[in-house]
Amino acid sequence: MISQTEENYLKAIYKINEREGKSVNTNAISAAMNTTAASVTDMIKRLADKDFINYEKYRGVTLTTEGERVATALVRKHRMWEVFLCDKLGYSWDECHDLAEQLEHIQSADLVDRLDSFLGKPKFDPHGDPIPDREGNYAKRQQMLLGEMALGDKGVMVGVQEHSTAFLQHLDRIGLVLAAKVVVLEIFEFDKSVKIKLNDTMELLVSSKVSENVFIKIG
Amino acid sequence: MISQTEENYLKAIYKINEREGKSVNTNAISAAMNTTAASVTDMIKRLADKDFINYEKYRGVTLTTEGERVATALVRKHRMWEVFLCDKLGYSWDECHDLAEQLEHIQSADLVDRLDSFLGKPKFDPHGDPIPDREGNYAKRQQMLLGEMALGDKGVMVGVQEHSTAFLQHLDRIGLVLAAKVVVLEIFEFDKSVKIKLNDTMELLVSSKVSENVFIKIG
DNA sequence: TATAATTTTTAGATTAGTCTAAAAATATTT
DNA sequence: AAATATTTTTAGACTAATCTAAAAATTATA
Repeated sequence: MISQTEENYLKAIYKINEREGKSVNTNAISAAMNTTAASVTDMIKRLADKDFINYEKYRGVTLTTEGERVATALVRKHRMWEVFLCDKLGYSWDECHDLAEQLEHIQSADLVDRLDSFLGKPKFDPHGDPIPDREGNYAKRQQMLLGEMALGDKGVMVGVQEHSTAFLQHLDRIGLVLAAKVVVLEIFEFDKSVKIKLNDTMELLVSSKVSENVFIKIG
Repeated sequence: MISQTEENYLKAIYKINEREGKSVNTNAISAAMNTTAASVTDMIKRLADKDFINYEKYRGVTLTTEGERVATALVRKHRMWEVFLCDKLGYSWDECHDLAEQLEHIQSADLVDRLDSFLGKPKFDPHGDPIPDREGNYAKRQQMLLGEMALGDKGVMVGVQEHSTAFLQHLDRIGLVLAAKVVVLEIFEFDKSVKIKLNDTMELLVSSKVSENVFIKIG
């Protein structure tokens, strides 16, 4: 058996590794989990004993094949539940995350697959994040950050890097939501802010905080 | 905050009191929770400290108003999720119970109410058990056990008293499912078995184990 | 390459939930 | 009502997950 806490650590390690692309260190995990470094050391020993991670003292950790299987299964369940909450129950994209954090821990051999069929085999969650298949595979998105686009580039808003409620509510307020059309009009090197045309109608100046956390699919 | 374990104890106490109708004793709780009497004593002290139950040493416990509110909220969530699992995801009535045991612990101010609307405000779960409203009220069913019916009585199968997977699967196998029409043809005092006419078509002899655990709505 | 700074681990506690074994209280039987 | 049986509680211990404070290892700096 694996506890909810153990699952959350594996997911955190998976996400940090996805972002940084190397062996994950203790402090990064404690920051992600909001615990102390000492708690992380205790937990990674346990996870190593259970063969979910490879661990060398002072050298950080990597997921084993089994650890990665658990982590991607959690991501699949999380994103699937988010689709359910938004599409079927009318939650907004900033509300569904916290509920999905709970629902992803429901233990069942086939609940997520039934949900998949019921929801029409969705490929992306409401934030534009891809949903892994049963084997844990998913296509990395063909996209770039708004802040990395060049002058005149056009595209469509497909997702976010930062998932905090505050950030998502801000995006709602300024109208930069999923599927919005974006053209880069001007880039201000001074503070990395970007002026864009939104949905062919209005002009909008967005801060670096926004441009560095919003994914655009070019084309 | 209340833990999942604490919630399960409150639900157990609620259900035992519903059945027995008096102050609930330690051994009954330990039997229901599959723990030892010592563990129960520890836990009821905690629950009494938190004002979920009234507790007098050696005298058993009763739920406080707040404890009853928590318990009926759990019952509401449990039965609502069962409707979702059966109606929307195609689970059978014997499969949905265990999953609902997990789902009932999801913490959310309004998830159950949104589910309620999404499912069309159901009044009963797939086993025929009534779903409490937001205030925890629900009509006791107008029904009796098959084993208590008289010769010639007619009615419709509306629920079960025993919820074990084995029992529900047995009912499926013999065709005595929710909404089946029932007429009492013969009662064998010797072993309390009952011969019934099922759905106006076939005759069926059911054991006392079945007749004493199946609810029929007369009429 | 020593020294300083940072990161990680160890040591020792704490809380929730559980257990077994024994003691205490209550209930039943003779 | 005394003896016996049953139920309940206490005492003491264990595991999972967490913490603070201090020690050890690694990395950066002078």
